Amino acid sequence: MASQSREREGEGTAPAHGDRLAVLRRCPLFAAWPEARLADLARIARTADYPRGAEIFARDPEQRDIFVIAAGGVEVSRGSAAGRKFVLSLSGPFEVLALVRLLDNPPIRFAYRAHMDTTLVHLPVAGLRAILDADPILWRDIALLMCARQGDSLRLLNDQQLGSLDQRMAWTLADLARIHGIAGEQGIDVGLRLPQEQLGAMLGVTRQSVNKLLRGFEEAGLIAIDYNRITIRDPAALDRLAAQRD
Amino acid sequence: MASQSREREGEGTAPAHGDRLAVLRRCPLFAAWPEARLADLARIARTADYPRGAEIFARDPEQRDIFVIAAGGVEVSRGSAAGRKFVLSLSGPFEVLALVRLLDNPPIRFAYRAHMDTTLVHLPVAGLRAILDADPILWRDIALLMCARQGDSLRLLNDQQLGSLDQRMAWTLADLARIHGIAGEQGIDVGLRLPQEQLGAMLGVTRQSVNKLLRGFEEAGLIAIDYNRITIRDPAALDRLAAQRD
DNA sequence: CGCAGTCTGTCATCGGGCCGACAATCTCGT
DNA sequence: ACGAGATTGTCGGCCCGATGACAGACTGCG
Repeated sequence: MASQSREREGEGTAPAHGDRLAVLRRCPLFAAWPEARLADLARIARTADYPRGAEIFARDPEQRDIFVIAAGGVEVSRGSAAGRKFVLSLSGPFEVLALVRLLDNPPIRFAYRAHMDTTLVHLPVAGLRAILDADPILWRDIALLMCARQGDSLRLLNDQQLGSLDQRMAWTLADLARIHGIAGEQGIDVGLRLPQEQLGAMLGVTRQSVNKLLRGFEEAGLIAIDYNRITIRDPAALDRLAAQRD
Repeated sequence: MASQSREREGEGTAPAHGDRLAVLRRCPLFAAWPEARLADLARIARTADYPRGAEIFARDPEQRDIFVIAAGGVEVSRGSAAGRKFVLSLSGPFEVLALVRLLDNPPIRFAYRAHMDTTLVHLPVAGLRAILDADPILWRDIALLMCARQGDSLRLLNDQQLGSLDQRMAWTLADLARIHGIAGEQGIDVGLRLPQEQLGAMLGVTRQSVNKLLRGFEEAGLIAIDYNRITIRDPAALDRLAAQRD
């Protein structure tokens, strides 16, 4: 059961118009947009803080917002009646999420949870669509981004079907490191509290299998494990393993 | 190995400008576009025929075309080095495929094969982009379509992870029937030559498993099997089984 | 009409990953 | 600093689906 953590939504510490603008500017999606449009976005945007573990749309799952991660991280997942969980991704700062909510009725609804203390910039769909329709060439950027996302999903699907477990693990770790990682002395630190259970939910296997697999990686010198934390010791070898896709 | 069937690309039987226009008009994606834009599309479009089994981009995998199925069916798949194959979908008439090729470098490249004798309308990406940029509100339709496609992929991914094999089978059959099915006296005929091997490649299991599963469905009265052909006897029950998703 | 090639039906065996269980270890709030 | 709760490490038994093999059925081409 999701702990009903108290979430403090509304104005953050000092989320002035300018702060929101700064966040939007750092999103790849909006980076090339004209200044005036960014200002429009910032005008309709609302900032909200979520403590670790909070559901993003807890108040109203129907809420038609897309959002940008200003700081923190968001877990995109879906639960099953049988109590199992599928984690689609762990997204990091400046990623734009929930874009499928541009649709009136998305085919499937994922849950968004703050994976650590997180600040989001919400963009109500209605307002966003108005801005896009007023300067419709901007729709192009949305379209191309969705193409890229679709490509990512298809690759994931392909890996699930054809890849071995080691490969998927290697790929997943490399991916997480790319998003959240911090390069350090000993290698790249996957900058997350990453319970093996959660890794399992990303790979579609149980905690126990993840444990054995991870232990194998450690013995092979690919990674170092410090309780919750994983450091990638040999990124090249990991990539080589992951790239044996196809 | 795919039989190197001789493919007759170029002008089809009588693919006049008007024919191409008629096909485009029946695509949900283009249905609402203004007449003049459809004419523009028809002008850059090229029709090509492919015999059953032919690779669509055999001559040049880099070819930057998206295409519409005018008649027939296309298998979207990806092979693995180990000789296994993952079939993403079996698409039917008036579906627009390969939209990810709008990107300069798509993250993953699937293979497209004519699953039966097929006629396609090709739209070169360069020309399409020119048309879209000239009337950029059309990009909106592309963006929303990609959102929908993304939703479909995510649902598939979710089912792969959380669904039982029966559920995925039921879902897949219902889906195929929706695209290719012909309602008949005895139920809905899934209008395809559907080797169990291919079904397996969609579900990520072997031929043998598919066989047992299908046989179980038949005993339960859900479907009837006539060698290659499957007829859905009890669509409601099948949907009920498939809907136990989540 | 007959034959080559494809597809189905079925079995025995094998193995990877699941399940349930339990002790040890780590974290965090108070 | 301490205790509750979360996370890890590990084991044995079990089951589903993979594998390999083979006979029989069907189709389509010549």
